[in-house]
This record gives sequence, structure tokens and C-alpha cells, in this order.
Amino acid sequence: MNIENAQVQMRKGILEFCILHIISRGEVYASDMLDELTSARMMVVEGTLYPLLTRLKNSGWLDYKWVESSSGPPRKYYVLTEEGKIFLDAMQETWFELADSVQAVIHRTEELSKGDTSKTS
Amino acid sequence: MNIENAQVQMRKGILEFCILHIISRGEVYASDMLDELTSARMMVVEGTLYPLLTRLKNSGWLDYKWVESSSGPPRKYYVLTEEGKIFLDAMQETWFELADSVQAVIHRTEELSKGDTSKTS
DNA sequence: CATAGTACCTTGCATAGCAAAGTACCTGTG
DNA sequence: CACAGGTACTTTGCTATGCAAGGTACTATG
Repeated sequence: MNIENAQVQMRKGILEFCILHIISRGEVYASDMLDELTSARMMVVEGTLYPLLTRLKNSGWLDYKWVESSSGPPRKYYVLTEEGKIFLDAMQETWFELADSVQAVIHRTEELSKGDTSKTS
Repeated sequence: MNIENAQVQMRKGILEFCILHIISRGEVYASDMLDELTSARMMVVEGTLYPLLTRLKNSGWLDYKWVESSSGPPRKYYVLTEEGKIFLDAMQETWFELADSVQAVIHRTEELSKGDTSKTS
């Protein structure tokens, strides 16, 4: 395992939450999501995104409709279902809790490194 | 897939970072880590922790020594290697970037839901 | 028809969380 | 010594999922 791989691992799981957020704003198709995620430095690729959208659809959190494009093949525009909105809320709460938990761990490390010199063996 | 499963997914990857943080404070053994992570609501179990510690050890970021216990079998006390400290720094930077990225996505959703009523179909 | 561009989908592999079962060490009791 | 109970570390087998790579399909242009 290397550092890059570990950094990728860290992003896993968060991705699903971000995608739901983007879809919650209104109808979007895959390329829209890729653009937004890329500009937020989340680095996603098609091979990740499409299976993920299919999973979310099969779980009942997304729905989509085909819309013809003026330049190219038709696109799948996704929207959140009512269940999906509930799910997104739960995910957002989990995110804030997780961020809190991590912050608590970081904070505790900083606290201990101030007063405690026992680890300078 | 259900909500609980998705919440678990979100925690993945972050765990490794938190464990490195805890070890960075000084010598600890597995039960210490489980206590701290549980109190930070990270919900880890042995079947996750031990293989993870072994991976980190094999990657050269941790080292350990056996210490005899006054009550029970000997314990593996882990410490960060020099490489591990560099790795932890990189992970911490990734964490802050990731938190920023997620915050940006959340923020953008909030912005768009203020001025844009097109999604109230 | 051929080519190029766009968009969606699938296959196969590697990683990693986790439940559950297993191994090993220490102490106390009889 | 035998046995039971507690603690700690390890392994197996299953499953989920990210992702590289390759595939399918539609449209426009000449």
C-alpha cells in the first residue's frame, strides 16, 4: 500500500454522499456530476460513477428519465425520490458526526503532544 | 443497500487515518485503540482493526514490540515509524482537503436551493 | 457508408470491512 | 496437574465496491 492508495480509500464512501447532494439540486446527468465533482477535486471516473448510480437507483433513492440531446445520444437525467431525500438527510448527519469524530481525534492528539513528553523516547 | 450500510461505507478509509493518529501519541495496543475509537463513535471491531494494523505494519508505517501484561497474555504495543509520521501528515492534509471538498458541495446545494426554484416540479 | 464525438454500460480484478471461529497466554481453584 | 474463565491476537470466508479497460449505441458531418 502507498500513500496515494490510502488517500483514495479515504475518499470512498464520501462520494456517494456528494453525488446525492448534487442530484438533490435538480435534474442532472452523469457528465454534470463528473464536472462538479472534478471541480471539487473529488476525482471520479466513469467506471465508478455509473455502477454507483445504478446501485442508488436500484435502492429506490434515485429515479431518472431519458432526455434527448441536441448533440449526441440521449441522456439519463436523475432526480432524488422522496426516500432518497430522507436518505440524503441521514447521510448528511452521518457526515457531520464523522467530521466531528475525526476532529476529536486530531484535537486529542494535539492536546497530548503539548503536555506529555513521554513519547519522546 | 440500506442506510446503515451506507453510513458504514462513509466511515471506511477514515479509520486508517484515525488509528495512525492515536498511535502517533505514543505506544498503544489494540484495546487502547478500540476504546478511543469507540468513545469517538467510530465503531470498530477486532476483525477490522487487527488486519488493518498488520497492513500498516507491513507497509512500514508501524512497528511494535511485545510487552508482558500483569494480567493476561502479552500485548503488542505499536509505534509510528519515521515513514509513518510522513504518511500521517499526508493523510491529515488529505483529510482537510476532503472535508473542504464536501463542505463546498454542501454549500453549493444550499446556495442553489435559495435562488433556484426550478426543482420544485 | 465512414469517421468522430458523446454518453451510457459491463467485465474482471484488487482492496478491504467484518462476523465468526480459532489460537495462545495468564490466573485461580481444587 | 486439570480445568475454567478472561484477555489478546489471528485467520477464514464472504461481501461490497472502486476502477481500468473495453464495449455498445446514438447523432452529426461529408
